[in-house]
Amino acid sequence: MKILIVEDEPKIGNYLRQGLTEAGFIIDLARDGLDGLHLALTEDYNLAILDVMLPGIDGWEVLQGIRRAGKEMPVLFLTARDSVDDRVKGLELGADDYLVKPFAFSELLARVRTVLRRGGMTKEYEFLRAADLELDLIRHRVDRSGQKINLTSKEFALLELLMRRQGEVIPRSLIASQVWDMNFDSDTNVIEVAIRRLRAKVDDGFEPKLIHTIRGMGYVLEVAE
Amino acid sequence: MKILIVEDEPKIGNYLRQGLTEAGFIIDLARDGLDGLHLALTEDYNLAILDVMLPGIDGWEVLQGIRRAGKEMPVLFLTARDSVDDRVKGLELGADDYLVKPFAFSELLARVRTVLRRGGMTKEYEFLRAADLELDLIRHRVDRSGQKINLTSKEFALLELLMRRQGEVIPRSLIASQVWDMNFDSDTNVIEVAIRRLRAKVDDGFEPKLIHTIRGMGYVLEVAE
DNA sequence: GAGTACGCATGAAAATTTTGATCGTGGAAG
DNA sequence: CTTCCACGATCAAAATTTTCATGCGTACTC
Repeated sequence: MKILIVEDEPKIGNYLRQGLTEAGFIIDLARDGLDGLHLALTEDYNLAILDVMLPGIDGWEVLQGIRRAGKEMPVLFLTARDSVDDRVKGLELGADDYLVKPFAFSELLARVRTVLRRGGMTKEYEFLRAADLELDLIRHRVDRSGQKINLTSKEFALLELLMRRQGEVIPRSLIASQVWDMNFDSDTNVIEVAIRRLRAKVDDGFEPKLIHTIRGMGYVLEVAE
Repeated sequence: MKILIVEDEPKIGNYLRQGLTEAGFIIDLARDGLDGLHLALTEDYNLAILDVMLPGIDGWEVLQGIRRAGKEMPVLFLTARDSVDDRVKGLELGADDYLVKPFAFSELLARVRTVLRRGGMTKEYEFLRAADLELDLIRHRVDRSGQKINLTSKEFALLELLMRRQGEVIPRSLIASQVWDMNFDSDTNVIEVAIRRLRAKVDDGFEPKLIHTIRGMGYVLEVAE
């Protein structure tokens, strides 16, 4: 599997190259948009990872150049912290996924693998919904009945887990491993507290209640029957 | 590679089995000490993972039984949160490493691989030292000139990184990826702040200073020449 | 049917981590 | 030798997460 990385910051570029090489990919690294586009058009890649901010021509232009030349390889964007619009724009221009800096390397690897597996079939432009609750995975934004809800990262991760598997009872052990990356430790109640905070933001003052406790098992998110 | 897990809590047991199976190991899982010991003596394993707290006979007794029977396989202990003495006892009885619950699965996997690679040659009973600073990796405890220093987990992780590679300049990008599991993001100064806090605890009021800034590069921990 | 134990809920305090603003300083440029 | 600037240092405040003590309700026991 051959991957093209276009990234001007040497630190990030080298880091990505090293990590992905270790993961068994063949990497070409371009330091600016022009080089990147040139490589993209002359070589064959299974995936391109483009930084949006590049000297010379930016990531979008590279993407457009690639598409204009009829190249169909999937493209993954790296965008800066808060530039939500960049992400949307990127996806509209035909990127397949995006990643917000700073990101965990494991996260990048997961995305890379997903995109490669799909072979560029589905875009990662996703919403999750339950009743009047809507979770925007791209903007990392949540609202209920049109009201914006601010969640911290742990809260978001927890809600995302519950939403992705709506109607299923999520055991506490799964929550612990997914959201905290740790095994269950009986003498802490972080999960309960986190659920409490989440309920306060997501369920308090709204109907129907969405987060339900299943005694001895875990939690479910569903519109109760 | 065949691994024996002896763990009574079904959640943890299943979680471990699943995770390690996915990582390509063959797993046998025993639910109590007697079963575990029996399996350990009748089958051949490359590694045993023992919970200390077990119904019937506990982890230590299982270990002793294994050693008495002349089995040399490496043993990794799972111990409860604060029972430091358990860890020390385990290592003294001939365990090869230990892991404190709750732990990240990635952590377990790393330890498993290390222990298997070493093939039970070296015990993980480690201290790191620099001048009069001593870092006890087992007890997760630090002192300087005999005075106990309390570090938070991030602080500890940062100091451990610097200590493990004493004298080397650790680039910020490496710190970011090791301690925060994230790529470098130029508009945050978490690293500087963390270094500050660490210095306040480890260097302020002591001589010689151990943590040095290398402009444009990163940080080194060393006894200055 | 009362007693009781367990699992979860809750609120508040404590601990930790991150952000944001401002200050200092070494080293390059002139 | 000065000036300037980028890089870090530092401090305080804000945000987030964890801990701890206590309360409540359900289900099980007798």
